[in-house]
Amino acid sequence: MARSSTRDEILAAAARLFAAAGYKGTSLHDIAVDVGCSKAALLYHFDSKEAILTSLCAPAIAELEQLHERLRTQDERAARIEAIAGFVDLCMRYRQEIQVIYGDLPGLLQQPAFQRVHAMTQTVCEILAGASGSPTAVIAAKLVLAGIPAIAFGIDQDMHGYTDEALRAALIEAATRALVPSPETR
Amino acid sequence: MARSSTRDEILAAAARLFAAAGYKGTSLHDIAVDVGCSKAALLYHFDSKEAILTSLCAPAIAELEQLHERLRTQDERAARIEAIAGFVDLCMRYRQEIQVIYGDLPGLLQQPAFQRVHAMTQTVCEILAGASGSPTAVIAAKLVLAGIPAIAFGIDQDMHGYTDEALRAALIEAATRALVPSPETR
DNA sequence: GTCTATAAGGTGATAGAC
DNA sequence: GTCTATCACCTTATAGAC
Repeated sequence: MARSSTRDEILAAAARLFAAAGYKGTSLHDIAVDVGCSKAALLYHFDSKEAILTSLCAPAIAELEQLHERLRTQDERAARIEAIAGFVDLCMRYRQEIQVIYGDLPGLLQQPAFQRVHAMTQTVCEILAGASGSPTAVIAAKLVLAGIPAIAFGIDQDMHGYTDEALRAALIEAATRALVPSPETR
Repeated sequence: MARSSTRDEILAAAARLFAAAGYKGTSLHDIAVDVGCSKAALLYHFDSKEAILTSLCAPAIAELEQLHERLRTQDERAARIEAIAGFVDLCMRYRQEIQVIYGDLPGLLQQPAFQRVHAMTQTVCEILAGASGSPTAVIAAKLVLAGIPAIAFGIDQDMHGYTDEALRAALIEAATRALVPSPETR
């Protein structure tokens, strides 16, 4: 199952270009030049420009779906710990995809493929906010949940000098500190 | 000094549309329809589409410049406290402009008008990270500095039910918690 | 599977009348 | 100050040859 090289090259080029210039800021022409083929060739492998984007983000969304499912089956305390680490991991591993999505937020978020992302993020937010659901706890959770991918967005710009492991550990630490400690776990 | 209504209407419409659909996602035609004039009228009042964007963001950038200057003249401890509150204030007050900038990050950040923004944010980051400059402190600062505007971005989508004052207080609280306490101030 | 050529329409910006 | 008409260009997508 490793035989459609051109298709993969297109996805790789699109990921790079979308991340650098944004989805709307990258034309099929740009991708074709980068790959070294014609625009028509792109549209032979994918139905449309949007289909390229969707294929590109599918693995990241699938893994968020997995994290979401994993959290559902755990008790509150364990879910909270895994939610932080899992979300940091996810954002770091798929940082290029996050750059793509962040690069064109208003347009992309309300696309069908991304609708479940919002719902799942909401669930993770509730887990991070804890049972109390107090406004301060919810807003702290939102800060963490918005800040982590925003950091992932900036990694390639001004995050040199940090290893991925150091970054990961520091993010988990800061996120844990930021969140309101739930009463029963301290 | 209150007599160029059309110009202001254009700016207001552009702010709304850019925030909703992104800078690249909004055409001069869209703005003209919203204002109720022709594209040519827009380009009589502004040199180009980019000039509309620049005029739109100028007040927010000017105020960041003021905050930046204010922090420069304070000692470390005071600067840290004011940096948090000042940045939260700024992001909440200019949330529409932040939505615009966040809506097209890759394209807008490296525009001349926004180049100083990056430098100033870096300064604020150093203040928030504290004198130690340890990696964990820096990354915590980056989390806060990326998370607050990212929250501001989402306010109009899913932040109903919170008053601005409650949101402001909770953000300052969470940000303060997230940051690594500097050794000499605790 | 990949190409060239082309369709069909949107883009920012300009010219010149009113 | 605002308009209509137009420019030159770029966009996604399709048709049909190879």
